[in-house]
Amino acid sequence: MKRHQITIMDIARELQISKSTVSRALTGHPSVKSETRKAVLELAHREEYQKNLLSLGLVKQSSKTIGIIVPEIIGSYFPIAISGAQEVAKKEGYHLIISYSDEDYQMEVDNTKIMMANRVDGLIVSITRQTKDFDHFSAFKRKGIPVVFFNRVCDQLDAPCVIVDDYDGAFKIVEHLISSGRKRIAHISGPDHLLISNKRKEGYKAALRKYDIAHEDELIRTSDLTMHQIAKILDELLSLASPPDALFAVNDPTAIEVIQLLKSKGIRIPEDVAVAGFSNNSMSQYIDPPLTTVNQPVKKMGQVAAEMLVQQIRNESLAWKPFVQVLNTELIVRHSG
Amino acid sequence: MKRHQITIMDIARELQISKSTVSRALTGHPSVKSETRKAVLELAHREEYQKNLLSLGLVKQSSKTIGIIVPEIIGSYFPIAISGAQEVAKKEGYHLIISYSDEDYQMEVDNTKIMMANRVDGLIVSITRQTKDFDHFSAFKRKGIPVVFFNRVCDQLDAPCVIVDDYDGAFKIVEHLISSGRKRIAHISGPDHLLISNKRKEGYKAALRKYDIAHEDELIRTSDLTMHQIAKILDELLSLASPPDALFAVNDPTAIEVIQLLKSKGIRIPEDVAVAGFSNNSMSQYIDPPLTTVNQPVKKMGQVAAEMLVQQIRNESLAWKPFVQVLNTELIVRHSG
DNA sequence: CTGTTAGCGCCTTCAA
DNA sequence: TTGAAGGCGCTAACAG
Repeated sequence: MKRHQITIMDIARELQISKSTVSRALTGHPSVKSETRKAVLELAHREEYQKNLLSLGLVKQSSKTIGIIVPEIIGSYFPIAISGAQEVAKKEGYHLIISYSDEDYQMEVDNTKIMMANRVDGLIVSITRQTKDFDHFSAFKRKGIPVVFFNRVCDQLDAPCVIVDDYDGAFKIVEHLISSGRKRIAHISGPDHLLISNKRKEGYKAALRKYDIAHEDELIRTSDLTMHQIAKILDELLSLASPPDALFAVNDPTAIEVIQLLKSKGIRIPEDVAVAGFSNNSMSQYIDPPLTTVNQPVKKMGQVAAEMLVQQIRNESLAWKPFVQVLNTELIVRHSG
Repeated sequence: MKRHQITIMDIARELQISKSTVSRALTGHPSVKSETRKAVLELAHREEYQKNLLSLGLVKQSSKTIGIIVPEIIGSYFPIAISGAQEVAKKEGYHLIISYSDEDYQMEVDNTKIMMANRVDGLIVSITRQTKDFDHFSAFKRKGIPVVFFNRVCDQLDAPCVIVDDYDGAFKIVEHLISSGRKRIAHISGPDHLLISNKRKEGYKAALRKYDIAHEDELIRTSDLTMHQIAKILDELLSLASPPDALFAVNDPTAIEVIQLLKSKGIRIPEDVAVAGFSNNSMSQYIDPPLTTVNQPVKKMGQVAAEMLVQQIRNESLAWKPFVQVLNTELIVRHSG
């Protein structure tokens, strides 16, 4: 059974011509007698010849592959971003190696190594929540391999990246809550070392400031976003002397978790407490009540990241030149707040 | 800036020893003087040496890579299956190249070609809804490259595959509807050429039969599962002389769509019409009312598929031997039915 | 314990 | 229009 894959050599032998001629015919080089070319192409097709991309990569010193590393592959965010990246990668003649780190720092490091070992021409990355050390990425810089970060980016490396305006998105949603009459707006924030958590928190504070509402520390809670912690934080918030009348969570899954918990306690949304999230997950429109949130142009982010990367691959003087692409968010008002 | 990646040759030159010795030290071969080995390892580490997997694959005739092709990457099903496959692939020393066909036949064909060109050691596949011709897969068979299908499998190829017991799952959920007093249970089925649609439809019919309920053709509707068609079918069903009091949809997204439509018409669920789905998507528990459905061991499917594939890669006599792994489903009763 | 040689499949000079 | 030779980075076989 076990048969080998056909090679150029095989075709050459079969047709009694030199390997170079076969190669030329296959790569569409003009200087090949047309009948020779026809014979080669015909045989290649019949035998289902497939160029060996491994050896091609070896000799061309370019695998025509771009790697993408995401912290998670479940949920509605990253798959969509990936599909955006996939789209442009394909159009530009690259294919994607997708890998995910499962929010685990060590796995992220391993993944970068694998990508490097596979000689990807470039890398698109969204880091894990754990990642605080970026040496595995600077290794790419040292070797001149371009990397583009998106969504979760690292500030210490000033690499090219594409992000949404988290500050502005948070500002808009808090402003909305205020304008619908909320006075005590609590905020559940993400880990402090994540840029996007901070940006959103800043946007939140800025909105309060604009409307002369003093921000109170007891209403701002930092969380690792585990269900357990969210429940704990929510309980603390509710048992405050003067509990919040609105709650802005750093992302939709957290907001959804909050809604479930609130409902189970018999607290009405949005009458008693308004709830808002961030990122417009696919679930958000189906939950009851539908979640007010901020929409991100997720697919676009993937596309832009891939476009930037391809540019850098083609023109190495662009690689690792700090360049931040900021995309806009859009407020989506539903019934939860 | 642009610096080359370090090679074995480089460190051989640097250390004034032969390439083979370096190679041996790097691959942990015993017969290397320990101080030589130390020197090599130390230098390799310092210079961030990464074996070139392209050339390794070339010489070993195995890329240590397994490809996975799924019809879509958005939604909760495939990402979870992928994570399962990823897990065991990694454990077994393989890495995954993930690609998705976006439910497009031609893209699936292209993807298989790319996989083959990249010399994957094996392939895990779930086909698109469009796929009716399987020659791009038999090409793998001809070349002796193992393929394992999962979820959406092809019956014409009798290849190894892992599926859930769709028949039994549908049977269980319809039986549940009957035992809760429903008499006229409609079914929205998927495309007829998809095995899983048929299996579920058969399970549905069998359950009716068991309880001596005649199945009526007007209650069974085949659909391409576009939102538009679902709405149309639902309208027809509702305007029947004697409309259904329960509706079993071939999958959760369809059931969720139905719930939204029903609610918008002011029809109460489950009082007026019970709704049930299949596959327990992540949204299903959040929708109002929470969806009664059948849970599939999705992650397990990914794991099992990968395990079967690795086995076949290791022992080529197993490759393409028809072997069907059937996993069990679990009834999940929520409020919708 | 170490070095030499050959070759994986392909492309790219250079020469005919 | 074609062929021969060399090399991409690595391992394997065969000597020392």
